Amino acid sequence: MARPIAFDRPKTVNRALALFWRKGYQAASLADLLATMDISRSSFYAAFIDKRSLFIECLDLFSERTIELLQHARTQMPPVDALQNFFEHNFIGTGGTTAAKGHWGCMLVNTVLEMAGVDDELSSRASRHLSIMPRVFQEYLQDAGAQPAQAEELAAMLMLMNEGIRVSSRRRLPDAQHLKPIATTFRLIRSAIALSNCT
Amino acid sequence: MARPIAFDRPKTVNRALALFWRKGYQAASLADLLATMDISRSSFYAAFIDKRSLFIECLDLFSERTIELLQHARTQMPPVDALQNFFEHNFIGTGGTTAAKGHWGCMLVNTVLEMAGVDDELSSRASRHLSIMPRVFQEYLQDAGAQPAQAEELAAMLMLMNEGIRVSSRRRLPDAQHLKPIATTFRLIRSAIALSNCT
DNA sequence: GACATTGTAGACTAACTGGTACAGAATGCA
DNA sequence: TGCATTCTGTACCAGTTAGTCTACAATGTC
Repeated sequence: MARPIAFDRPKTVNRALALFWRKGYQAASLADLLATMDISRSSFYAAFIDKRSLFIECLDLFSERTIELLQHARTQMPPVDALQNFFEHNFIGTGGTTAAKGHWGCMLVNTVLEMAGVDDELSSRASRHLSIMPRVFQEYLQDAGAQPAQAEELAAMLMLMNEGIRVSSRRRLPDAQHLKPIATTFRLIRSAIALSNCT
Repeated sequence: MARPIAFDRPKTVNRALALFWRKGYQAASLADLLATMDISRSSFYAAFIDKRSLFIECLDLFSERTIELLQHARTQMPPVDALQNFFEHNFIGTGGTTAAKGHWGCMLVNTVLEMAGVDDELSSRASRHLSIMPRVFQEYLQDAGAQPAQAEELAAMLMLMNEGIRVSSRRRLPDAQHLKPIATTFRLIRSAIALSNCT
């Protein structure tokens, strides 16, 4: 049998990331992972130490990409639009997999819930990654003219919204049920900022 | 050895509910369950058929109690206060266990995320239970003077907030980080209702 | 062609999974 | 006391879990 070329690590990690994102840590069995990543057991352990280590690598990667996505939007449009865009188009690419349509929610949120009370180290690692986001939200809101105190307040609220959307997007509801409340929220936010600036 | 009296079913189910709520479906092993419920293997299977059936029973029970909690608040205070109270004190009793301090989030939300892509029947059952809530929210908002269309819109937004809070409450953040954005949200909601009524 | 390096296939293990079977203990009724 | 019923403790099962080990195949260098 022709020996496969030494596998492409980033590509393989991306596949694992997609599986963990979709099924969670526990339900992604080693057999699942090996099939999805298309490598052998021995290559797996040689390259990634063990399942948990690989998961952590994927988690960190996911976080990094999510922040990048948020920052990328900022370069393309005004700050509040960038935020709304981030809420409305919540999926990140996983290097070719077309399946990531937002129906998998956010891997960080998924992990916080799945691992809380099971593996607190994983849960709090995901939580720590999440903590970056409201800081970015606040920055954008200030760019949009909100005072620091108000921006902080609204950012915290937006963060709860964000977490809620990631839950909601796993429920396979009609798209309108996600998009409408997002629009409502941003309408309120825009008017709150406008109101506080004209008094 | 003295033979234990035939066990108290509701009490036993409550214990299982607490375990499933805290650890999720997969991580609650049969050994865990038996120890927590303090019954033998044979009694378990005789009384509950299997793990999955018991989980469904707990899920349904949790949903029922959550709705009751929401409705109870409504009998004690004005509608919007009742909603805010529900968001701020999100834990339901499990018959004596003092551990339920809200740090376990909402079992329905937990289940939606954990089982999506793993056991879609369980995930969508939890999702279906969740669908009751925004209807109740809308009712209360209308009671508070919002027009039906606005009430529906705000209820959908509140539902996302609700899901977000259940995520956030599993992150062991300082209490203020939950309470402040809730206050912010309800301030916006109250002013939105007031504003639309005086024009 | 010889050889070290690098990576792979797959058998294997020990622990654990949910679930079943069965022997026997505690009870109610006669 | 004797017996049927009900319930429970535990041995057991097949299947799966994550992880290890070994024998070997493909490559580059000399």
